[in-house]
Amino acid sequence: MPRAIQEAKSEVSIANALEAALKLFSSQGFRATSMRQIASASGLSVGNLYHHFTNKEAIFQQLIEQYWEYILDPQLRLNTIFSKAEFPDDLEEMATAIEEVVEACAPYILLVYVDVIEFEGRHVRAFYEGMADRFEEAYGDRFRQRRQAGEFGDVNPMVAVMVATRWLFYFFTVEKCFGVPMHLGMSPQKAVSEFMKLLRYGLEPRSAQAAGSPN
Amino acid sequence: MPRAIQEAKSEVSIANALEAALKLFSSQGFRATSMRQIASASGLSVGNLYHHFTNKEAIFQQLIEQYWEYILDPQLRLNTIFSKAEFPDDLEEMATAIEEVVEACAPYILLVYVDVIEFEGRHVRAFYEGMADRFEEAYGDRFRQRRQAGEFGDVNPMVAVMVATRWLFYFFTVEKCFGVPMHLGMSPQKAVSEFMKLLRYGLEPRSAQAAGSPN
DNA sequence: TAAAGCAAACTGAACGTTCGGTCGGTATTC
DNA sequence: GAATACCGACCGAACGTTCAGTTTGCTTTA
Repeated sequence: MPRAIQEAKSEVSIANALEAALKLFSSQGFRATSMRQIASASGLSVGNLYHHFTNKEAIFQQLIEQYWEYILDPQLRLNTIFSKAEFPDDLEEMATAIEEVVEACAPYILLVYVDVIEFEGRHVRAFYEGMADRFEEAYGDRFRQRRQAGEFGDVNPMVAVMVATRWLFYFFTVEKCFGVPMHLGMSPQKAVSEFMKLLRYGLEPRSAQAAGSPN
Repeated sequence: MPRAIQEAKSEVSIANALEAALKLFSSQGFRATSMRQIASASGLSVGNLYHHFTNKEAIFQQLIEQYWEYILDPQLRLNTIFSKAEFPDDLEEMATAIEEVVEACAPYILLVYVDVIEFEGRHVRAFYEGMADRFEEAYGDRFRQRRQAGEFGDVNPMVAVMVATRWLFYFFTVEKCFGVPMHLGMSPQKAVSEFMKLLRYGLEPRSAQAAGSPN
């Protein structure tokens, strides 16, 4: 067997282990998941697991890094939306892109909560601390331009884009990861579209000539 | 010792155990916390712990019930605000009342996440499933009246009050429980006041005669 | 081409420790 | 003396981790 294939073989083992560990950590927590569970779920032996990973926490660490890479990938649809900086015109696209991410990453998102509880957020702290800066980088200049052009009212668009993003993440996380669908008492589509209307027009009623037909 | 005092004595033991368990569960998770840790942190013996609680999960269960009682107490300031149904005029009061609750309940809130991870949300599901109904009960009639009186624009005020409440809870939870202060890149006061402005006026600029002075 | 060599992949029994939970017993109070 | 509060030694099971040893498959040597 050529060397490349042998390498591929062990990479498959590692991938299997990570996949099994993700499923177990996200549904039971870190401490509640044993190396034997990971081993038998991934078809590896306990010894082999320790051949590929220095210890249990190293597996957890690698999973967090996988998530980080996925979420910061410039190719990710959500990131292409951010980079265009067309907020809030692209709110609908943002919402479906975030739903997509939450759907695709559901177990990884739960891992974040596992980290907060069992490791005091040690593995994810940096990610959240850097969030505001990443938004500043994506939107800062454009927003300052557009604000000078009178495009926004009193409202700070930077806060708005962060609120919108985090709210949508939170909403879909509760719906899809926490197992509480319809927690606002309506379908996700309805909830999201009402949320976007709220973001755009606000609660204070507008004068007659404002956009949008009353219903 | 009179009966009342003896009862009080064992109640103190139970309270100590619950307090210690809360601290441990919320900072390490359920499985990662041992009965011996709870025992030594509360000054009880392992045997005594099992005298007062049938098993470890029963301790967890009681803590969740404590939280539930606290949060649904009609005397709680946040609930007096809800019962007045003056949203969104009382947004500022709501924000500080929610900050108060999060501050007071920080460990209990983390317990919710522990439950989601380690018990599939078994102990808290009912609470979140009933949330929309509780808002309907508090705000339904008043909002329908006020809407007919033209007090709201296109925006659904029921969605707005739930978004506002959940957002503020989420925001303060990340700030105070997850250990990521200033995660929106600004002080909590600034973030909350910008959020409220966003809720009230929306992103779309208003015509000249609209309330609020431009800055 | 066949044998020898070798490093990586892999195995599973075993280690010391800790776990949740039990139980026989003592101290205290009525 | 009955009942409650409490203690801590104890149980079997499971834990994370180790390790001596086997298998595998490519490379080097003859």
